[in-house]
Amino acid sequence: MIMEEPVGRADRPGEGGRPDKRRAILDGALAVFARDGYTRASVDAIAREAAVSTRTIYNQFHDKATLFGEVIQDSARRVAQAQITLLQRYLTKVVDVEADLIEFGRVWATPMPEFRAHFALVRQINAEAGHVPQAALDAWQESGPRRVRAELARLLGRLGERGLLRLDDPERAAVHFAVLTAAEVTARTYHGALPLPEAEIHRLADSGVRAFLHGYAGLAAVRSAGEVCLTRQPLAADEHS
Amino acid sequence: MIMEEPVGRADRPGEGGRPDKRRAILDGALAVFARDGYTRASVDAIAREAAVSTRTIYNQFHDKATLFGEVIQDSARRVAQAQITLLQRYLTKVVDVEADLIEFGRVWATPMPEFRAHFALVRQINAEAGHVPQAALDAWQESGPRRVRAELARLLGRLGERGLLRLDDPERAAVHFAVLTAAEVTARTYHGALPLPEAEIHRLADSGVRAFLHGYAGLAAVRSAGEVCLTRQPLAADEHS
DNA sequence: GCTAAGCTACAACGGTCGGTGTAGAAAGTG
DNA sequence: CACTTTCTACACCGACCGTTGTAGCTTAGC
Repeated sequence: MIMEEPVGRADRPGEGGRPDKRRAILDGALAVFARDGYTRASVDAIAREAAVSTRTIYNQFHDKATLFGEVIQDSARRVAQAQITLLQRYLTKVVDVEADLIEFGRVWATPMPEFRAHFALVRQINAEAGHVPQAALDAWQESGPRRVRAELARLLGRLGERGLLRLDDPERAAVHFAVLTAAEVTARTYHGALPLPEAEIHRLADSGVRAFLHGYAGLAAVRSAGEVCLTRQPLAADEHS
Repeated sequence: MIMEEPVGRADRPGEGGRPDKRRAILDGALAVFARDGYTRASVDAIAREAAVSTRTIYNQFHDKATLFGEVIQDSARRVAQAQITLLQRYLTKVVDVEADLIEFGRVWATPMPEFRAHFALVRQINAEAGHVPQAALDAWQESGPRRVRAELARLLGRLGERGLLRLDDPERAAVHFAVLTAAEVTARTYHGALPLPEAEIHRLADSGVRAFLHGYAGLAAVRSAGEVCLTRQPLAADEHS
Protein backbone atom coordinates (compact mmCIF):
# COMPACT_ATOMS: atom_id res chain seq x y z
CA MET A 1 0.00 0.00 0.00
CA ILE A 2 1.22 3.41 -0.93
CA MET A 3 1.70 6.63 0.93
CA GLU A 4 -1.97 7.70 0.84
CA GLU A 5 -0.95 11.38 0.60
CA PRO A 6 -2.89 12.65 3.60
CA VAL A 7 -4.54 15.70 2.16
CA GLY A 8 -3.62 18.83 4.08
CA ARG A 9 -0.67 17.52 6.01
CA ALA A 10 2.77 18.84 6.74
CA ASP A 11 5.94 18.23 4.77
CA ARG A 12 5.67 21.25 2.57
CA PRO A 13 6.12 24.41 4.60
CA GLY A 14 2.95 26.31 5.25
CA GLU A 15 0.85 23.23 5.89
CA GLY A 16 -0.04 20.94 8.76
CA GLY A 17 -0.12 21.71 12.42
CA ARG A 18 -2.26 24.24 14.20
CA PRO A 19 -1.95 27.66 12.60
CA ASP A 20 -1.88 29.48 15.93
CA LYS A 21 1.10 27.44 17.05
CA ARG A 22 2.76 28.06 13.74
CA ARG A 23 2.37 31.80 14.17
CA ALA A 24 3.67 31.65 17.72
CA ILE A 25 6.72 29.74 16.54
CA LEU A 26 7.44 32.12 13.69
CA ASP A 27 7.15 35.12 16.00
CA GLY A 28 9.20 33.58 18.76
CA ALA A 29 11.85 32.38 16.37
CA LEU A 30 12.10 35.81 14.80
CA ALA A 31 12.72 37.35 18.19
CA VAL A 32 15.34 34.81 19.19
CA PHE A 33 17.12 34.63 15.84
CA ALA A 34 17.22 38.41 15.69
CA ARG A 35 18.64 38.66 19.18
CA ASP A 36 21.09 35.76 19.13
CA GLY A 37 21.80 34.89 15.51
CA TYR A 38 21.32 31.52 13.91
CA THR A 39 24.04 29.52 15.58
CA ARG A 40 23.65 30.92 19.06
CA ALA A 41 19.88 30.60 19.03
CA SER A 42 18.89 27.25 20.47
CA VAL A 43 15.71 25.49 19.52
CA ASP A 44 14.90 25.20 23.20
CA ALA A 45 15.08 28.96 23.59
CA ILE A 46 12.77 29.44 20.63
CA ALA A 47 10.32 26.93 22.06
CA ARG A 48 10.37 28.76 25.37
CA GLU A 49 9.84 32.13 23.69
CA ALA A 50 6.94 30.76 21.67
CA ALA A 51 5.46 28.89 24.63
CA VAL A 52 5.54 25.70 22.66
CA SER A 53 7.23 22.34 22.95
CA THR A 54 10.33 21.77 20.87
CA ARG A 55 8.70 18.73 19.38
CA THR A 56 6.00 20.90 17.84
CA ILE A 57 8.68 22.97 16.17
CA TYR A 58 10.23 19.87 14.65
CA ASN A 59 6.82 18.70 13.54
CA GLN A 60 5.91 21.87 11.71
CA PHE A 61 9.35 22.75 10.35
CA HIS A 62 11.61 19.85 9.74
CA ASP A 63 14.75 21.25 11.24
CA LYS A 64 16.35 24.43 12.49
CA ALA A 65 17.62 25.44 9.07
CA THR A 66 14.24 25.31 7.37
CA LEU A 67 12.68 27.08 10.31
CA PHE A 68 15.20 29.84 9.80
CA GLY A 69 14.34 30.08 6.14
CA GLU A 70 10.62 30.26 6.86
CA VAL A 71 11.18 32.94 9.47
CA ILE A 72 13.14 35.09 7.07
CA GLN A 73 10.60 34.77 4.34
CA ASP A 74 7.63 35.37 6.61
CA SER A 75 9.14 38.43 8.21
CA ALA A 76 10.34 39.84 4.91
CA ARG A 77 6.90 39.45 3.43
CA ARG A 78 5.28 41.33 6.28
CA VAL A 79 7.76 44.19 6.15
CA ALA A 80 7.46 44.37 2.38
CA GLN A 81 3.72 44.65 2.69
CA ALA A 82 4.02 47.53 5.11
CA GLN A 83 6.56 49.31 2.94
CA ILE A 84 4.48 48.88 -0.18
CA THR A 85 1.51 50.38 1.61
CA LEU A 86 3.71 53.31 2.51
CA LEU A 87 4.87 53.71 -1.06
CA GLN A 88 1.33 53.80 -2.33
CA ARG A 89 0.22 56.24 0.29
CA TYR A 90 2.88 58.77 -0.62
CA LEU A 91 3.67 58.28 -4.28
CA THR A 92 0.30 57.95 -5.97
CA LYS A 93 -0.90 61.52 -5.71
CA VAL A 94 2.22 63.56 -6.20
CA VAL A 95 1.83 67.15 -7.29
CA ASP A 96 5.08 68.83 -6.27
CA VAL A 97 7.86 66.32 -6.88
CA GLU A 98 10.40 67.96 -4.67
CA ALA A 99 8.22 68.63 -1.67
CA ASP A 100 6.46 65.30 -1.89
CA LEU A 101 9.62 63.29 -2.40
CA ILE A 102 11.24 65.04 0.53
CA GLU A 103 8.25 64.28 2.71
CA PHE A 104 8.19 60.69 1.59
CA GLY A 105 11.93 60.32 1.99
CA ARG A 106 11.68 61.29 5.63
CA VAL A 107 8.99 58.75 6.34
CA TRP A 108 10.83 56.16 4.32
CA ALA A 109 14.08 56.65 6.18
CA THR A 110 12.49 56.61 9.60
CA PRO A 111 12.78 53.11 11.04
CA MET A 112 9.47 51.50 11.96
CA PRO A 113 9.83 50.32 15.54
CA GLU A 114 7.50 47.35 15.12
CA PHE A 115 9.96 45.87 12.68
CA ARG A 116 13.09 46.34 14.71
CA ALA A 117 13.50 42.60 15.12
CA HIS A 118 13.27 42.13 11.39
CA PHE A 119 16.12 44.47 10.66
CA ALA A 120 18.24 42.93 13.36
CA LEU A 121 17.62 39.63 11.60
CA VAL A 122 18.68 41.14 8.29
CA ARG A 123 21.91 42.21 9.93
CA GLN A 124 22.43 38.66 11.11
CA ILE A 125 21.83 37.38 7.61
CA ASN A 126 24.25 39.82 6.06
CA ALA A 127 26.87 38.91 8.61
CA GLU A 128 26.71 35.19 7.99
CA ALA A 129 25.46 35.22 4.44
CA GLY A 130 28.19 32.75 3.64
CA HIS A 131 26.45 30.13 5.73
CA VAL A 132 22.88 30.71 4.61
CA PRO A 133 21.96 28.47 1.68
CA GLN A 134 21.63 30.43 -1.52
CA ALA A 135 18.08 29.20 -2.04
CA ALA A 136 16.98 30.78 1.22
CA LEU A 137 18.65 34.06 0.30
CA ASP A 138 16.91 34.07 -3.06
CA ALA A 139 13.51 33.29 -1.58
CA TRP A 140 13.99 36.08 0.92
CA GLN A 141 15.02 38.66 -1.68
CA GLU A 142 12.17 37.60 -3.89
CA SER A 143 9.39 37.87 -1.37
CA GLY A 144 10.81 40.94 0.35
CA PRO A 145 13.12 43.61 -1.03
CA ARG A 146 12.57 42.73 -4.67
CA ARG A 147 8.84 43.22 -4.43
CA VAL A 148 9.29 46.57 -2.75
CA ARG A 149 11.78 47.68 -5.30
CA ALA A 150 9.49 46.66 -8.15
CA GLU A 151 6.64 48.69 -6.70
CA LEU A 152 8.89 51.67 -6.13
CA ALA A 153 10.11 51.39 -9.69
CA ARG A 154 6.55 51.24 -10.93
CA LEU A 155 5.53 54.38 -9.05
CA LEU A 156 8.66 56.30 -10.02
CA GLY A 157 7.99 55.23 -13.59
CA ARG A 158 4.58 56.81 -13.39
CA LEU A 159 6.10 60.04 -12.21
CA GLY A 160 8.38 59.79 -15.19
CA GLU A 161 5.44 59.38 -17.55
CA ARG A 162 3.81 62.43 -16.05
CA GLY A 163 6.95 64.38 -16.81
CA LEU A 164 7.76 64.95 -13.15
CA LEU A 165 10.98 62.98 -13.30
CA ARG A 166 13.43 62.32 -16.05
CA LEU A 167 14.41 58.66 -15.97
CA ASP A 168 15.37 56.09 -18.52
CA ASP A 169 15.43 53.07 -16.25
CA PRO A 170 12.89 53.06 -13.39
CA GLU A 171 14.43 49.96 -11.83
CA ARG A 172 17.77 51.63 -11.50
CA ALA A 173 16.19 54.80 -10.24
CA ALA A 174 14.40 52.79 -7.56
CA VAL A 175 17.64 51.28 -6.36
CA HIS A 176 19.26 54.66 -6.28
CA PHE A 177 16.45 56.21 -4.36
CA ALA A 178 16.40 53.45 -1.78
CA VAL A 179 20.16 53.53 -1.27
CA LEU A 180 20.44 57.28 -1.13
CA THR A 181 17.63 57.84 1.32
CA ALA A 182 17.86 54.90 3.69
CA ALA A 183 21.50 53.89 3.61
CA GLU A 184 22.89 56.54 5.90
CA VAL A 185 20.23 55.98 8.48
CA THR A 186 20.52 52.20 8.55
CA ALA A 187 24.27 52.61 8.61
CA ARG A 188 23.91 54.40 11.91
CA THR A 189 21.13 52.32 13.43
CA TYR A 190 23.40 49.45 14.30
CA HIS A 191 23.82 47.68 17.61
CA GLY A 192 22.17 49.09 20.68
CA ALA A 193 22.94 52.52 19.29
CA LEU A 194 20.64 55.10 20.71
CA PRO A 195 17.98 55.82 18.13
CA LEU A 196 18.85 58.72 15.88
CA PRO A 197 17.03 61.94 16.74
CA GLU A 198 14.28 62.76 14.30
CA ALA A 199 16.03 65.88 13.10
CA GLU A 200 19.12 63.93 12.13
CA ILE A 201 17.09 61.35 10.26
CA HIS A 202 15.35 64.08 8.34
CA ARG A 203 18.62 65.72 7.54
CA LEU A 204 20.12 62.53 6.13
CA ALA A 205 16.97 61.65 4.24
CA ASP A 206 16.77 65.13 2.78
CA SER A 207 20.30 65.06 1.53
CA GLY A 208 19.58 61.68 -0.04
CA VAL A 209 16.51 62.94 -1.81
CA ARG A 210 18.42 65.97 -2.93
CA ALA A 211 21.10 63.78 -4.42
CA PHE A 212 18.41 61.76 -6.13
CA LEU A 213 16.72 64.80 -7.58
CA HIS A 214 20.11 65.97 -8.75
CA GLY A 215 20.20 63.10 -11.14
CA TYR A 216 16.57 62.59 -11.99
CA ALA A 217 15.02 66.04 -12.08
CA GLY A 218 15.67 69.33 -13.78
CA LEU A 219 18.11 71.75 -12.19
CA ALA A 220 15.18 73.51 -10.57
CA ALA A 221 15.16 70.74 -8.00
CA VAL A 222 18.75 71.44 -7.05
CA ARG A 223 17.97 75.02 -6.28
CA SER A 224 15.02 74.41 -4.02
CA ALA A 225 16.78 71.60 -2.21
CA GLY A 226 19.34 74.10 -1.03
CA GLU A 227 16.91 75.75 1.29
CA VAL A 228 15.53 72.65 2.87
CA CYS A 229 18.69 71.22 4.21
CA LEU A 230 20.62 73.36 6.53
CA THR A 231 19.19 73.43 10.00
CA ARG A 232 21.71 72.81 12.76
CA GLN A 233 20.77 69.79 14.75
CA PRO A 234 22.09 67.99 17.82
CA LEU A 235 23.58 64.69 16.89
CA ALA A 236 24.31 61.42 18.53
CA ALA A 237 27.75 60.35 17.56
CA ASP A 238 28.19 56.82 16.38
CA GLU A 239 30.60 55.06 14.14
CA HIS A 240 30.67 52.99 11.07
CA SER A 241 34.04 51.40 10.55
CA MET B 1 56.61 32.55 49.12
CA ILE B 2 54.78 34.97 46.93
CA MET B 3 53.99 35.14 43.27
CA GLU B 4 57.39 36.43 42.16
CA GLU B 5 55.78 38.42 39.30
CA PRO B 6 57.75 36.86 36.46
CA VAL B 7 58.81 39.93 34.58
CA GLY B 8 57.74 39.76 30.97
CA ARG B 9 55.28 36.90 31.21
CA ALA B 10 51.80 36.31 29.92
CA ASP B 11 48.57 37.07 31.75
CA ARG B 12 48.15 40.54 30.39
CA PRO B 13 47.43 40.45 26.69
CA GLY B 14 50.28 41.53 24.53
CA GLU B 15 52.85 39.66 26.53
CA GLY B 16 54.34 36.22 26.79
CA GLY B 17 54.64 33.58 24.13
CA ARG B 18 56.50 33.80 20.91
CA PRO B 19 55.55 36.92 18.97
CA ASP B 20 55.49 35.15 15.63
CA LYS B 21 52.97 32.64 16.94
CA ARG B 22 50.95 35.47 18.37
CA ARG B 23 50.80 37.16 14.98
CA ALA B 24 49.85 33.94 13.26
CA ILE B 25 47.05 33.42 15.74
CA LEU B 26 45.71 36.95 15.38
CA ASP B 27 45.75 36.69 11.60
CA GLY B 28 44.22 33.24 11.50
CA ALA B 29 41.59 34.16 14.04
CA LEU B 30 40.68 37.27 12.08
CA ALA B 31 40.12 35.19 8.98
CA VAL B 32 38.03 32.59 10.75
CA PHE B 33 36.01 34.99 12.88
CA ALA B 34 35.30 37.14 9.85
CA ARG B 35 34.18 34.15 7.83
CA ASP B 36 32.21 32.26 10.46
CA GLY B 37 31.34 34.66 13.23
CA TYR B 38 32.18 34.27 16.88
CA THR B 39 29.95 31.38 17.85
CA ARG B 40 30.43 29.31 14.74
CA ALA B 41 34.19 29.76 14.69
CA SER B 42 35.82 26.91 16.59
CA VAL B 43 39.13 27.24 18.33
CA ASP B 44 40.30 24.18 16.46
CA ALA B 45 39.57 25.85 13.14
CA ILE B 46 41.52 28.92 14.21
CA ALA B 47 44.43 26.77 15.31
CA ARG B 48 44.40 24.98 11.97
CA GLU B 49 44.25 28.29 10.06
CA ALA B 50 47.14 29.68 12.09
CA ALA B 51 49.16 26.46 11.87
CA VAL B 52 49.39 26.37 15.63
CA SER B 53 48.27 24.06 18.38
CA THR B 54 45.11 24.97 20.23
CA ARG B 55 47.03 24.85 23.46
CA THR B 56 49.21 27.71 22.30
CA ILE B 57 46.11 29.78 21.71
CA TYR B 58 44.90 29.13 25.25
CA ASN B 59 48.34 29.95 26.57
CA GLN B 60 48.62 33.31 24.88
CA PHE B 61 44.98 34.38 25.15
CA HIS B 62 43.15 32.95 28.06
CA ASP B 63 39.98 31.97 26.34
CA LYS B 64 38.02 32.41 23.16
CA ALA B 65 36.33 35.60 24.30
CA THR B 66 39.53 37.47 25.09
CA LEU B 67 41.05 36.22 21.85
CA PHE B 68 38.09 37.73 20.03
CA GLY B 69 38.59 41.02 21.80
CA GLU B 70 42.28 41.10 20.94
CA VAL B 71 41.55 40.30 17.32
CA ILE B 72 39.07 43.13 17.02
CA GLN B 73 41.39 45.61 18.58
CA ASP B 74 44.42 44.54 16.59
CA SER B 75 42.59 44.62 13.29
CA ALA B 76 40.92 47.92 14.04
CA ARG B 77 44.25 49.48 14.92
CA ARG B 78 45.77 48.38 11.63
CA VAL B 79 42.90 49.64 9.54
CA ALA B 80 42.81 52.90 11.45
CA GLN B 81 46.49 53.39 10.72
CA ALA B 82 45.94 52.89 7.01
CA GLN B 83 42.98 55.24 6.97
CA ILE B 84 44.83 57.93 8.87
CA THR B 85 47.66 57.73 6.39
CA LEU B 86 45.09 58.20 3.66
CA LEU B 87 43.60 61.20 5.40
CA GLN B 88 46.95 62.86 5.73
CA ARG B 89 47.87 62.20 2.16
CA TYR B 90 44.75 63.89 0.79
CA LEU B 91 43.75 66.51 3.32
CA THR B 92 46.98 68.27 4.25
CA LYS B 93 47.59 70.18 1.06
CA VAL B 94 44.16 71.19 -0.08
CA VAL B 95 43.89 74.10 -2.46
CA ASP B 96 40.52 73.65 -4.13
CA VAL B 97 38.12 72.33 -1.48
CA GLU B 98 35.55 70.99 -3.84
CA ALA B 99 37.83 69.26 -6.27
CA ASP B 100 40.10 67.91 -3.57
CA LEU B 101 37.28 66.70 -1.36
CA ILE B 102 35.65 64.97 -4.29
CA GLU B 103 38.90 63.26 -5.14
CA PHE B 104 39.43 62.24 -1.56
CA GLY B 105 35.83 61.11 -1.16
CA ARG B 106 36.26 58.67 -4.00
CA VAL B 107 39.37 57.15 -2.54
CA TRP B 108 37.79 57.10 0.90
CA ALA B 109 34.69 55.31 -0.29
CA THR B 110 36.56 52.72 -2.30
CA PRO B 111 36.97 49.61 -0.16
CA MET B 112 40.54 48.51 0.39
CA PRO B 113 40.67 44.86 -0.59
CA GLU B 114 43.41 43.98 1.90
CA PHE B 115 41.00 44.79 4.70
CA ARG B 116 38.03 42.84 3.45
CA ALA B 117 38.27 40.44 6.36
CA HIS B 118 38.22 43.31 8.80
CA PHE B 119 34.98 44.72 7.51
CA ALA B 120 33.39 41.32 7.46
CA LEU B 121 34.36 41.11 11.11
CA VAL B 122 32.79 44.49 11.77
CA ARG B 123 29.59 43.20 10.24
CA GLN B 124 29.74 40.23 12.58
CA ILE B 125 30.23 42.53 15.53
CA ASN B 126 27.33 44.73 14.58
CA ALA B 127 25.12 41.72 14.15
CA GLU B 128 25.81 40.25 17.55
CA ALA B 129 26.75 43.41 19.41
CA GLY B 130 24.37 42.34 22.13
CA HIS B 131 26.68 39.46 23.00
CA VAL B 132 29.99 41.27 22.84
CA PRO B 133 31.00 42.64 26.23
CA GLN B 134 30.74 46.40 26.36
CA ALA B 135 34.37 46.73 27.37
CA ALA B 136 35.49 45.04 24.18
CA LEU B 137 33.26 47.31 22.10
CA ASP B 138 34.68 50.35 23.81
CA ALA B 139 38.26 49.25 23.35
CA TRP B 140 37.57 48.61 19.70
CA GLN B 141 35.94 51.99 19.11
CA GLU B 142 38.72 53.70 20.96
CA SER B 143 41.63 52.18 19.09
CA GLY B 144 39.92 52.21 15.71
CA PRO B 145 37.11 54.40 14.45
CA ARG B 146 37.45 57.03 17.15
CA ARG B 147 41.07 57.71 16.30
CA VAL B 148 40.26 58.04 12.62
CA ARG B 149 37.38 60.33 13.35
CA ALA B 150 39.54 62.51 15.56
CA GLU B 151 42.15 62.88 12.85
CA LEU B 152 39.52 63.63 10.24
CA ALA B 153 38.06 66.24 12.57
CA ARG B 154 41.47 67.75 13.08
CA LEU B 155 42.13 68.05 9.36
CA LEU B 156 38.67 69.38 8.58
CA GLY B 157 39.15 71.85 11.40
CA ARG B 158 42.30 73.09 9.71
CA LEU B 159 40.38 73.62 6.49
CA GLY B 160 37.93 75.59 8.57
CA GLU B 161 40.66 77.77 9.97
CA ARG B 162 41.91 78.45 6.50
CA GLY B 163 38.42 79.61 5.58
CA LEU B 164 37.88 76.78 3.14
CA LEU B 165 35.01 75.33 5.13
CA ARG B 166 32.50 76.85 7.46
CA LEU B 167 32.09 74.61 10.49
CA ASP B 168 31.31 75.15 14.13
CA ASP B 169 31.93 71.61 15.33
CA PRO B 170 34.69 69.70 13.50
CA GLU B 171 33.80 66.49 15.30
CA ARG B 172 30.29 66.55 14.00
CA ALA B 173 31.48 67.49 10.56
CA ALA B 174 33.78 64.50 10.57
CA VAL B 175 30.95 62.16 11.42
CA HIS B 176 28.81 63.66 8.71
CA PHE B 177 31.51 63.39 6.13
CA ALA B 178 32.22 59.78 6.95
CA VAL B 179 28.58 58.78 6.93
CA LEU B 180 27.70 60.66 3.79
CA THR B 181 30.58 59.40 1.71
CA ALA B 182 31.02 55.83 2.81
CA ALA B 183 27.59 54.74 4.00
CA GLU B 184 25.99 54.06 0.67
CA VAL B 185 28.92 52.07 -0.53
CA THR B 186 29.25 49.94 2.56
CA ALA B 187 25.49 49.49 2.51
CA ARG B 188 25.85 47.78 -0.82
CA THR B 189 29.01 45.85 -0.20
CA TYR B 190 27.30 43.21 1.88
CA HIS B 191 27.43 39.48 1.52
CA GLY B 192 29.15 37.95 -1.45
CA ALA B 193 27.76 40.83 -3.46
CA LEU B 194 29.77 41.41 -6.58
CA PRO B 195 32.07 44.38 -5.93
CA LEU B 196 30.53 47.66 -7.00
CA PRO B 197 31.90 48.97 -10.28
CA GLU B 198 34.24 51.90 -9.85
CA ALA B 199 31.91 54.28 -11.65
CA GLU B 200 29.09 53.55 -9.23
CA ILE B 201 31.33 54.01 -6.21
CA HIS B 202 32.45 57.35 -7.54
CA ARG B 203 28.89 58.37 -8.19
CA LEU B 204 27.81 57.57 -4.63
CA ALA B 205 30.88 59.17 -3.11
CA ASP B 206 30.41 62.28 -5.19
CA SER B 207 26.82 62.72 -4.12
CA GLY B 208 27.93 62.28 -0.54
CA VAL B 209 30.61 64.93 -0.82
CA ARG B 210 28.17 67.22 -2.54
CA ALA B 211 25.73 66.80 0.32
CA PHE B 212 28.56 67.54 2.74
CA LEU B 213 29.59 70.68 0.89
CA HIS B 214 25.98 71.72 0.92
CA GLY B 215 26.18 72.07 4.64
CA TYR B 216 29.75 73.10 5.25
CA ALA B 217 30.72 75.33 2.40
CA GLY B 218 29.44 78.62 1.07
CA LEU B 219 26.75 78.48 -1.55
CA ALA B 220 29.49 78.83 -4.09
CA ALA B 221 30.28 75.24 -3.47
CA VAL B 222 26.71 74.24 -4.13
CA ARG B 223 26.82 75.93 -7.44
CA SER B 224 30.02 74.39 -8.57
CA ALA B 225 28.96 71.06 -7.21
CA GLY B 226 26.12 71.29 -9.66
CA GLU B 227 28.58 71.10 -12.48
CA VAL B 228 30.76 68.43 -11.01
CA CYS B 229 27.97 66.03 -10.46
CA LEU B 230 25.64 66.45 -13.27
CA THR B 231 27.75 65.15 -16.03
CA ARG B 232 25.81 62.16 -17.13
CA GLN B 233 27.71 59.26 -15.83
CA PRO B 234 27.42 55.82 -17.25
CA LEU B 235 26.51 53.49 -14.48
CA ALA B 236 26.49 49.81 -14.21
CA ALA B 237 23.21 48.52 -12.88
CA ASP B 238 23.41 46.31 -9.85
CA GLU B 239 21.18 43.85 -8.12
CA HIS B 240 19.83 43.22 -4.63
CA SER B 241 18.79 45.98 -2.34
C1' DG C 1 -18.62 11.35 24.16
C1' DC C 2 -15.80 9.13 20.50
C1' DT C 3 -12.12 9.66 17.40
C1' DA C 4 -8.23 11.42 15.62
C1' DA C 5 -4.94 14.98 14.98
C1' DG C 6 -1.91 17.72 17.32
C1' DC C 7 0.44 18.99 21.35
C1' DT C 8 3.45 18.40 25.72
C1' DA C 9 6.82 16.45 28.72
C1' DC C 10 10.66 13.62 29.03
C1' DA C 11 14.39 10.70 28.20
C1' DA C 12 17.96 9.59 25.26
C1' DC C 13 21.63 9.69 21.45
C1' DG C 14 25.50 11.33 18.99
C1' DG C 15 28.19 15.03 18.02
C1' DT C 16 30.69 19.27 18.75
C1' DC C 17 33.04 22.45 21.38
C1' DG C 18 35.51 25.11 25.07
C1' DG C 19 38.86 24.25 28.14
C1' DT C 20 42.56 21.56 30.97
C1' DG C 21 46.44 18.50 31.99
C1' DT C 22 50.48 16.28 30.61
C1' DA C 23 54.51 14.43 28.51
C1' DG C 24 57.78 15.23 25.31
C1' DA C 25 59.81 17.72 21.14
C1' DA C 26 61.66 22.16 19.58
C1' DA C 27 63.74 26.47 19.90
C1' DG C 28 66.14 30.35 22.02
C1' DT C 29 69.92 31.78 25.28
C1' DG C 30 74.03 31.52 27.90
C1' DC D 1 76.66 22.12 25.80
C1' DA D 2 72.89 22.58 29.42
C1' DC D 3 68.87 25.11 30.87
C1' DT D 4 64.65 27.33 30.29
C1' DT D 5 60.77 28.68 27.74
C1' DT D 6 57.49 27.64 24.54
C1' DC D 7 55.11 24.76 21.41
C1' DT D 8 52.84 20.35 19.98
C1' DA D 9 50.17 16.20 20.14
C1' DC D 10 46.83 13.84 22.49
C1' DA D 11 43.69 12.28 25.67
C1' DC D 12 40.03 13.78 28.39
C1' DC D 13 36.08 16.18 30.81
C1' DG D 14 31.69 18.51 31.14
C1' DA D 15 28.35 21.17 28.89
C1' DC D 16 25.29 22.16 25.40
C1' DC D 17 22.71 21.26 21.31
C1' DG D 18 20.02 19.27 17.35
C1' DT D 19 17.17 15.67 16.72
C1' DT D 20 14.27 11.54 17.48
C1' DG D 21 11.14 8.36 19.87
C1' DT D 22 7.48 7.64 22.93
C1' DA D 23 3.65 7.83 25.99
C1' DG D 24 0.07 10.46 27.51
C1' DC D 25 -2.76 14.72 27.51
C1' DT D 26 -5.65 18.58 24.78
C1' DT D 27 -8.25 20.09 21.52
C1' DA D 28 -11.54 20.18 17.61
C1' DG D 29 -15.14 17.99 14.82
C1' DC D 30 -18.90 14.89 14.52
